[in-house]
Amino acid sequence: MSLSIGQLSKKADVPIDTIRYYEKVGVLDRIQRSENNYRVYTEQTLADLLFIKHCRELDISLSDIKTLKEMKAQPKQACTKIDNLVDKYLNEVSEKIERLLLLKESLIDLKQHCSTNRTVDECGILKELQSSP
Amino acid sequence: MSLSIGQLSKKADVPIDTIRYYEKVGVLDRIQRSENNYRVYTEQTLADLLFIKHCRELDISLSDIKTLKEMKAQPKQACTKIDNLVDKYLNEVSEKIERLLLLKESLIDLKQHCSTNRTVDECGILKELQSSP
DNA sequence: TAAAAACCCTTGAGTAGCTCCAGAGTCAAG
DNA sequence: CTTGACTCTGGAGCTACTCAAGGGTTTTTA
Repeated sequence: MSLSIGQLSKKADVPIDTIRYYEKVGVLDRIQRSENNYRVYTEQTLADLLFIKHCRELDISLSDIKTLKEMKAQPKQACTKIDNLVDKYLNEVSEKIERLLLLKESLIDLKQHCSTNRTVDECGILKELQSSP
Repeated sequence: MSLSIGQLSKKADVPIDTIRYYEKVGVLDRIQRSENNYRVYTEQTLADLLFIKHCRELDISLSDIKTLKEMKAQPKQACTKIDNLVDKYLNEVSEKIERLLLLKESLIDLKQHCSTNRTVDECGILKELQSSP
């Protein structure tokens, strides 16, 4: 079973341009071409692409995905490294959440400085942004 | 009182490169130059820069900051537009937080599939990433 | 006074992860 | 035989910076 890039794109629900981009930056292996220079994929590529897609949904960077692929290629290695990578992302995500919660507070604060039917030069929001946070 | 770019940078705690960048993209006004072509700033620029800095700390995009500046220039306008802009950011931030909380769950899930002292080919994390999310 | 250190300038490239475009070739259907 | 759908490449554009090269100026120090 061989797939064209369009078919692969549909099956994986990943844009064609993105697939070509993944190949370009080396996160997806360079594969065979047909006579007319079209890319020819297999079910294996589909699996690889879905793996990448799931990683990206977890905001795992392309370079870390490459690392994961290399680890997969050396199955004798300890699982600990992968565990550490997941920990790293867990920490990052927790920090992002913290930051955003603070940000949300600030925005709510800001909103309370505004009352409608004013003109801009009376706007409390602008005044607030003007001074220190 | 006039300031060099270095002095402005220190006072506002904004990198020099960033100041020049803000000028280049038009979010900071192009200002006077001295004889030797050095940028010469005033206290007004410092205020403008701090305004930008506070906005950026709230993750307000540079193009929206431009919009805010234009609104400031037309003080007769209603404050509602600014209020809407803040609402927009509030929504975005809330959505981001939601997304990240889900992400965090997934990562914790993922972590539970791993137990140390395994080799990579037994790693539950990779298996998990391989299959559907 | 001369040299060194500390400023300042511009231009252009690099970052991440795509996304979109132009211009051209290929292929199947009507 | 032409039309439309598909594919190819290379390069630009996006955001918000950040850094480096290569050169000019000003201030400080020996």
